[in-house]
Amino acid sequence: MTATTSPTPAPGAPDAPNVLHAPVIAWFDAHARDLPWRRPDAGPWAVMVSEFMLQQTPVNRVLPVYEQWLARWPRPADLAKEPPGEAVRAWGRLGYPRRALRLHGAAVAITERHGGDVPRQHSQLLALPGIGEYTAAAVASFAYGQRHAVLDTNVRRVFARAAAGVQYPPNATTAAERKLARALLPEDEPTAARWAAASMELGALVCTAKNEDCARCPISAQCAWQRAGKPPHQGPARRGQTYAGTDRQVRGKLLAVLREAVAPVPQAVLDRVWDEPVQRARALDGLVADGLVEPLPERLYRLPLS
DNA sequence: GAGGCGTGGCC
DNA sequence: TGGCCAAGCCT
Repeated sequence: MTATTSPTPAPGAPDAPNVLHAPVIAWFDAHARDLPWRRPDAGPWAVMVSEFMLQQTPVNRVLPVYEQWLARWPRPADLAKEPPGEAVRAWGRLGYPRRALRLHGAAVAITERHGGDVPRQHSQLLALPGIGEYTAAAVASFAYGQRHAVLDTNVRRVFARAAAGVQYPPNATTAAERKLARALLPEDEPTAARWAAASMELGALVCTAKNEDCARCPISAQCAWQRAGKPPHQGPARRGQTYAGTDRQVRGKLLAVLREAVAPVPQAVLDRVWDEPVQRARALDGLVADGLVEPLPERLYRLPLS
């Protein structure tokens, strides 16, 4: 199903679309979720906020926090005026709270460097804290309708199956994947942006990691993995994310206390979240080093005011 | 490039 | 029941 299987364009005619574009986009038109960041009234800032929150966090958990965030800080400058700790507090239990700090930092940078408007250029987006290759392409594509290869875990899985014929993509994004994604990108901007959203949604709803639903897939007939009989993943399993008993868990417990507190918290109160003193101290030091927690005199701690 | 970084739901 | 998974980024 690679691009080489596309029909040869007639001489003088525009390039024929890849055989995947039309069915995937038609499926998207019929089945896309009505998510707030996809509505017409969602501007670039709303798209950007959603992308930060969706980094490793499921849609259903993002939705309520996203609504509160946009209501409170409708423009980047509104967030930039706040202490970073307020962003961490409002982040709630979305997880990976450094994202909140980075989103705040991005809002400050947008206010200072871009006149308060989310930049349009991929390179300028990439220069903002918390924005990597994926998020820069996603904002440029979804918010500004530009033509970019948007390679997230969903798209990578769809391509791994449809094009490479394997169940899962490699652990880390490869040059071959980027090349394929660029090759599959429709020529014109609006179609490319539509394709990016559609291929992602297909991976999120149908071509899922577990319990994929090939019967509802609009490209199952062209899918190399399906045609090969859906062979299971070969090789080592992906590195698991241990959590219980790790510093991460301790950090989470400490920060949960500080998020709920309206006044600086004595260390003695924080000490109650974890028995083991060495790990507890290491976790707290890590939070301070990351700028997520601000130490005060007399062993008091709070979310950062600066 | 591997490892660190939250949280909660699901099968 | 607990390992796996969820629109990554940074060092």
